[in-house]
Amino acid sequence: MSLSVFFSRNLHQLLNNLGSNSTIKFLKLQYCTCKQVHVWRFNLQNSVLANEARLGLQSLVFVRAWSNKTTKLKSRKLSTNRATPCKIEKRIVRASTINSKNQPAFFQPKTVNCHGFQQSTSVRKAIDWPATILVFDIETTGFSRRKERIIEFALRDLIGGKDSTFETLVNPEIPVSNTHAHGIRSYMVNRTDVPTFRELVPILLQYVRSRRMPGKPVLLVAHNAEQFDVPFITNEFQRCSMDIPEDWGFLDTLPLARRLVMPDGSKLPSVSLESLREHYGIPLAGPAHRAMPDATVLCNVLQRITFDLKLTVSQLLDLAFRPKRNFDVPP
DNA sequence: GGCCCTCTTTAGGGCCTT
Repeated sequence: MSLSVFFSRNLHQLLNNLGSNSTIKFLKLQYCTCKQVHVWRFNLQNSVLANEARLGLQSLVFVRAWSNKTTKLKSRKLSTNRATPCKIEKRIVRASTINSKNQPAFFQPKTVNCHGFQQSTSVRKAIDWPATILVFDIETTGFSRRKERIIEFALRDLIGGKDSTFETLVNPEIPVSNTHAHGIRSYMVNRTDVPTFRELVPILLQYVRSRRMPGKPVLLVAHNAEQFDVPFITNEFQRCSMDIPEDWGFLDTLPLARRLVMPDGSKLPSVSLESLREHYGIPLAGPAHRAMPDATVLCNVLQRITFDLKLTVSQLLDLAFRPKRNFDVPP
């Protein structure tokens, strides 16, 4: 395989593709000092979300801000015209765009797309990968996949471009006892206006469909995915009596990281995401142990690992696994 | 919970995820 062919089939060209601008602007805001999640409440009294009692007559947009600059937050009141359930669902989560090279969306003026996730192919036309690669991360109430629940979910399309990120808090319906790990407090998620995973599922499925290249599978990548993230997601889907789509495959970067060797031939002393970030000199993308910053770091780590191991996208697909069904999922 | 490593395999400790 020639060098040019090899590079056309792997991930090393990605950094040049993270630059297009979002055009759909609904909620525009700038950065503030606090590290908490800010919530905008939109009055949708005329909505017709008949069977979504939890959402009731209102919906939320969750926006995270981590800058040190003091700025004002602005929101524009939603139209009170009748809205379809579909449109309301899209206001719950945030889809945003990477605005400049190596610049996470967190540090950019925010835009929230509430008009639906449109299929974006302009960037993809330049990259003929055999799969859509989505890097993701979750935050949970603890380590036990059986007892604990997801409280935050973030996705980042490796190709970048319009609406290439997706993130939301999730109502776990149980107390959050590990705030020390991620900074997410119980009152931030255990509220009727934060979507449960059941409410999130249709939105998530729609978002992934919007990023999927026709006829090609979706590869979802996470660090320690096989033992942690994927079992959590599988259990949440099972609680909803739903199956993970057949065209979703998962890739775990942890065993890949264990293959890496130092210049002296020794293996890396640690293969945690933080250690890999430091190993490759990747800058922090926000507070560690929050879903989107960790997903952003993993995007960079994945590219470095595939370069070091000389792995093509096709080879990554060969390493993908399907989630195992858990027959002992508590309600 | 499962994988990896070693002072191992008739085992146990550390890592990795929050």
